[in-house]
Amino acid sequence: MPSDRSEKREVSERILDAATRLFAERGFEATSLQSVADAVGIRKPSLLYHFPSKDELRKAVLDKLLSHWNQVLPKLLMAATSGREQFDAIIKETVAFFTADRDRARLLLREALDRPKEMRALIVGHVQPWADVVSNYIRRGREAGRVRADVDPEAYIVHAINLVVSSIATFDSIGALGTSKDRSGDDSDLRRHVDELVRVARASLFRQLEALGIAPREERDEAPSSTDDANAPTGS
Amino acid sequence: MPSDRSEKREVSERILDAATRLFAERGFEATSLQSVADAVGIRKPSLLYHFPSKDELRKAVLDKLLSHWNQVLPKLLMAATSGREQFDAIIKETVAFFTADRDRARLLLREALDRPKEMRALIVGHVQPWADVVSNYIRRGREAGRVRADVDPEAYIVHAINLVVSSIATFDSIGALGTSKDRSGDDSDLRRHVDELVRVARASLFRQLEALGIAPREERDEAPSSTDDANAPTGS
DNA sequence: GCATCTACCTACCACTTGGTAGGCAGGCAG
DNA sequence: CTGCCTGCCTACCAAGTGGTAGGTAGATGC
Repeated sequence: MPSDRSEKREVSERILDAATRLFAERGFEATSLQSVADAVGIRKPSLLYHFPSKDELRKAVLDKLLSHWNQVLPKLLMAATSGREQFDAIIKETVAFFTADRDRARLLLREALDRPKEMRALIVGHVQPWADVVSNYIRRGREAGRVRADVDPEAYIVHAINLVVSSIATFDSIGALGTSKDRSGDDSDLRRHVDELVRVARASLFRQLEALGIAPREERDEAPSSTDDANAPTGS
Repeated sequence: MPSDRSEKREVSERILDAATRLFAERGFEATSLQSVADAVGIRKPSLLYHFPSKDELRKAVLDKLLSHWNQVLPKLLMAATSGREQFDAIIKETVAFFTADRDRARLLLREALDRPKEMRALIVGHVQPWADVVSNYIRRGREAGRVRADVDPEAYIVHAINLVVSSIATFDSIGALGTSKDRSGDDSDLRRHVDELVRVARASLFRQLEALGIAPREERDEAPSSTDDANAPTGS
């Protein structure tokens, strides 16, 4: 067995990692402190020495995940260029964050189901400010004709987040539909899954102008907002 | 729906209802047989008389949900007209099914997280045949120019299902972003949420042709040929 | 009358749960 | 050396878990 689990690392860290994995896999209620202690290789009271209660352990796990996320997020928003590239950067980094460790997605989704009120508060605190930035960006894009006129910015963001988190979290189960049977590549299935996910998020936000080679003028969706030909989409 | 809490209704039915609600709300592991029995108003052994074990109760709850769904689904696919209307009918009915009782969405999502293998098997059995029909429809639409060229039909369906189920299941938590603070209307928030959800599903599938005043290559598309209908999903 | 079946009950079981009490080895400061 | 703190341990606890044993009131069938 993996006894060289790097005992150098602080025990608390190893507890957090094991708890994260088990909570994500089986859920909080279905995970006993005993099983976490076993995974770490210590006795249960030793675990409770580091985290005074099971609920404190849960909060610590969640905290670590959110702080990790909050560490990577601001960079994205600041490094944003403009137009679609900003969007691509954000969504691709988000997808990368959750695909790198799908337990993150599972954990968040479970929390959202188990403790909606608490999660709501956490989201309002952690994600709302960032979401406001993005929704302003969407509104500007809409005025400029880059973004579809019928997009509801706030609601769109909710669905985009949900799309990423949930589809990654449930890939093992719901993703069964999209997989090819013969193909051994679990990885290629996931890539295909994620590619389509990004496509859906993009396509439902932006207009299809380049694809049709049509400039954003006479449009039924929105009154031709004066002279906004300036910001032409980047040819690609 | 008659909220017949009286003793007239079969006890088994009342157990199933209570269990559905509690499993969806707190999760399977976090729900004790005692709490289900309390909700129904009977003793625990009486509950175990109707369902021989907790796991059998879970299966019965899941079965009832899926059979209900399988009862409404074939009608949709058969009553399909053509083009976008078929899509609209399917997605709107699906959304209606899950918004009518959000516990349905929560329950399915929880099962997907808790028992991915089992859920995968259930999906392959119950949803795969139907999904094949839809993906053929998407392929035809793509050839006809109605559907965007870059859609991955199988993967799209997965995301569409996921989008509906997950966003409805997590509305109370993740949906916090999209809600207006002053507005008391939980209902109008949900409607706005759902409207955008349908929009995302549509917009990421179809091309924007009408909006631009361009007619798609007129091509006759029809419901699945009657010979292929044999593989339609059947009840459990 | 009498046996049987259904639907429910009380009383109990073995086991697991989160959590506590208290002890013990070792590092380290005075 | 003593005294104290950290980190981990064994031993234990009350409460709750899923589940069983066995009994009983009432309806049904012969």
